[in-house]
Amino acid sequence: MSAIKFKIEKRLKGKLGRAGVLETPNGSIQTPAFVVVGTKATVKALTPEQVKDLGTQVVLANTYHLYLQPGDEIVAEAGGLRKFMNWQGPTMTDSGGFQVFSLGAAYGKEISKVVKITDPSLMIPERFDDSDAPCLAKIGQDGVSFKSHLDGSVHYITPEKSIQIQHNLGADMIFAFDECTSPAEDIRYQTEALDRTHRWAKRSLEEHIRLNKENKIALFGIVQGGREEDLRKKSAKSLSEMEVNGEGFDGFGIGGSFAKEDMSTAVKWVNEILPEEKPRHLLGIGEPEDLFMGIENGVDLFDCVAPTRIARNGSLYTGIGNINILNSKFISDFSKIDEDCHCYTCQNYTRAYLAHLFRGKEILANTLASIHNLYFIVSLVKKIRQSILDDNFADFKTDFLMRYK
RNA sequence: GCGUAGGUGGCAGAGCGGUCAAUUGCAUCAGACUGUAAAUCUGACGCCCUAUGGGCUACGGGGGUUCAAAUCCCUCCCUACGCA
Repeated sequence: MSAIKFKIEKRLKGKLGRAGVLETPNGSIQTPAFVVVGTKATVKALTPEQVKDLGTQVVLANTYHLYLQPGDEIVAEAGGLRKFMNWQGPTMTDSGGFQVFSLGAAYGKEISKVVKITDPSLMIPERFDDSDAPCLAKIGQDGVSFKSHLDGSVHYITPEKSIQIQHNLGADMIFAFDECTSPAEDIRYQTEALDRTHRWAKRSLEEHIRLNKENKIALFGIVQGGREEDLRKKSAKSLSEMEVNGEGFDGFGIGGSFAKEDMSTAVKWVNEILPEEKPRHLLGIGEPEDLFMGIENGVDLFDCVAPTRIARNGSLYTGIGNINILNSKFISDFSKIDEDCHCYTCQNYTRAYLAHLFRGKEILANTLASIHNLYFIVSLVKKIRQSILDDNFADFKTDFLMRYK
């Protein structure tokens, strides 16, 4: 018996895509949906009311960050993540698995969630010994030791610990503790890491079942396997079949660092295997073209820091491509950011005003830009969903991408 | 008028004989950002060119010393403070 219920309403003909509804203990989510990232129990620069008003259905916070600050016990004492941050709708938490990567293998390097395949530093044929390379996360026998980026203190996070923290945070949907690998790793390491992630998934599931007496929380397992077809498929299969006391995962995350070119095939490999009746979350992906790609290939949920992060840096989505509002040409441009946008920012402010706020380093710049970018992405996913329901996904995709590119 | 301290690239402010077209910060101009170490990071920033090199003009104006001056000397102009 799962804490969530997922119902598919319509499928995309000849593809893996689908539109559905995901019911959680704290509200339902129309899928596909974009999950807004609020790592430290706040969507940066926005109040929960603003987050809600721009159309957000669900928010994702982070285990590692909240464990370090203010501490998961504080959040539990506050009554859980929802109460603590005053978010009325459904919530998710990531397990800290991404920090194994971002603070470990990717620390101080030009490697990120999506990498450019042309980067020669990533074309390392075999794993070289960089165990002395400075980083804040080291993988140990049965967990990961993190050196806090806040105060240098060392914390050992095991799958059990991650699940315990997540239960304290109390989101509706949580993730198994995994290892997001660097695409620079060779197949030997990817295989080893995948085995580890699977062992950790099992332990996450065991701990989750032990703690989930009230059945209020759903656990998602995370598929890894780098860019290797065999590993991806193996991962999807073993997570699908993984059970503890007759209970399996309530949904699945698709993790990893991708080259743009590899992403769609990897997602497809995985989603052809994962059980249809359970939701799939493509972790950390969310540029417009990726959303079409993911949805078409059977993804139900996305989360991504891009809309808010690039917003804070002055990049704004428009139907005909992104603009950098700091460019001098916008200083006296009194048009809307995007003529076709119905967000609060576009209804009330001009490019010139945003340009002024950014140049003046005014706090409101971040707020208005974040509202716009999130609205743009959240609405885009909603429109894609509608296009599935209306049987015109392909046309909508072509039209959108032609203008956007 | 006298005394003192100063006048350096858009601004602030280093440099005080060669390695200086000039540290650094800001501003400016671009770029990057995909489970947030991120209101962050990177690059450019006198002019010109056959451009990982070369040429020209530059540290208030003018003159000088020196192989060599933003740096030393003289003089003029200007600014701030103090005293008349």
